[in-house]
Amino acid sequence: MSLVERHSGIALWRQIADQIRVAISAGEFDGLGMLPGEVELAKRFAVNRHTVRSAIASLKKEGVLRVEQGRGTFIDRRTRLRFPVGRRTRFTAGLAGQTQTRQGLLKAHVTEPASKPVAEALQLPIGAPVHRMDAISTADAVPVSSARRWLDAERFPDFVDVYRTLGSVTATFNRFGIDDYVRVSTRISAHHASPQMLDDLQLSPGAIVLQTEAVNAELDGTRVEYSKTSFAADRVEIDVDHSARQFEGDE
Amino acid sequence: MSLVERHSGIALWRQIADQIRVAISAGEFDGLGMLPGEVELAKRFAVNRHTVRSAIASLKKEGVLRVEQGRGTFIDRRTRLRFPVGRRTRFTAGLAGQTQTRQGLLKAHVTEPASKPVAEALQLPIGAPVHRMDAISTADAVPVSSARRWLDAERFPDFVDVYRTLGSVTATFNRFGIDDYVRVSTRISAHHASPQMLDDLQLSPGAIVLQTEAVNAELDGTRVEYSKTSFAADRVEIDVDHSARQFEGDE
DNA sequence: ACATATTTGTTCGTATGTATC
DNA sequence: CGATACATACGAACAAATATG
Repeated sequence: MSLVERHSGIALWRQIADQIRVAISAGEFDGLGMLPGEVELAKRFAVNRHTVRSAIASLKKEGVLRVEQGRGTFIDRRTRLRFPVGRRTRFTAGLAGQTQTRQGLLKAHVTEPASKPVAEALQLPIGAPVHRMDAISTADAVPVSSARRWLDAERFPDFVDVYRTLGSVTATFNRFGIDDYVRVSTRISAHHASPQMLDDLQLSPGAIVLQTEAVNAELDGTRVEYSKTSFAADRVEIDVDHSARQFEGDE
Repeated sequence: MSLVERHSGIALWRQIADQIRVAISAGEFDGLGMLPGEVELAKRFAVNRHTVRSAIASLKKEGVLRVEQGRGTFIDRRTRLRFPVGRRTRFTAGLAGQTQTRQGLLKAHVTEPASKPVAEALQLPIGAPVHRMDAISTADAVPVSSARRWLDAERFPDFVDVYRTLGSVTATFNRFGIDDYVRVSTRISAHHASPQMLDDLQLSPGAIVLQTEAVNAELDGTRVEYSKTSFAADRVEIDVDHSARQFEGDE
């Protein structure tokens, strides 16, 4: 096992950048707050010093590192946002206290016939009209997630309009007579970001997205929402709450 | 937003391979069971046909695609293993029925003083002796996860020996008088694989790992195990169970 | 059996990017 | 900052296998 692999389709400088990023998030350089010198890094990865410099340059551009001439390379530690997932998860409430500013931007919405997976998740017949809403969520001016959610269009005819005035999914559900709903299932996977995601979340190629696929339902089991959310993996982690009783507050 | 980005440190053929992999797992080619022709793909990604062929070659090597001269490129659909996470998650039981053969390999084990994060998770003083066990789990001859777990060495003095004869964590806990334990917390994140992980899980550079950090405790809240598991993201997805009562069986 | 279109497989040459020394 | 080696990407042409009528 060597530290870097050639002919893998990934330039050495990028492999090294990825590894430095992992090492930082693993807390490897916590004691010093800075990286070892370029020559030492070059020795450690068994590459030329120029290659290390390319890696550092890209991390600098990403905002992970800050280089000071003659002093060294410092870590601009960016802790990950912690996004809780549980039976009573509410998006906004979950991020409360972790960020200064938070913003949701409704990018697009259409009413369309339900595809097979959407119909199954919402327990509707295939082809039934559903609202699809695409939204990007931003914390402290950095995009953190891109969500696509579907709802029964017949049951929630003007959901989008109400949502636009209230700015909250939970509040909008309340308007439609749903005072409580719970998470039925959450499926989590990780992928390389698609070009669309790279654009939406302002990532660079090779970046990772954490994807959650979730179904929310009323207490009697009636499905109300199906959503697919992609998080920028280097900005977010997911915290699963297993406690039997969960009251995390509300949005 | 273009489909592929040049000069990003990631070879075009690899970006395209990543995108084809995502498209397959999104079910984009489900109807036909095969990919469009090389020329069409080349047009779609705005690259030379050779570049598409390189991407296909790497996916072929991964076992994702199967190519037949004169006929086309077919999908060897490999659905992801679904790994359930819940209050009563047991590793082996969760994968039951999804694979033909399953194997756990204890790679290494040491007794060491607890580091700060380990001590906090197990609610022990920093520096207290803990067992650390590294194991790799394989399904149908393909490695799916690499786990590192820590336990209180004073409470479970010869845990490793017992584990080796029983081959099951749950059964070993039973021997130590613990007939039931529950998942207290699970933290999920995604990263580029470290060189160690690339080696353990037989991945190629740029690959993604889904990492879970979990704490198990007895019913009275006493911590018994802290684990950090890395899953090969392209082989596994995580399914969060939110139901209030969970009895998923036992290992 | 045959001709044709389609699809993958191979071989040139050339230009540019990456990495080392 | 060169000089060198090799990987990456493109373009064009041709070969081999398959499908169709």
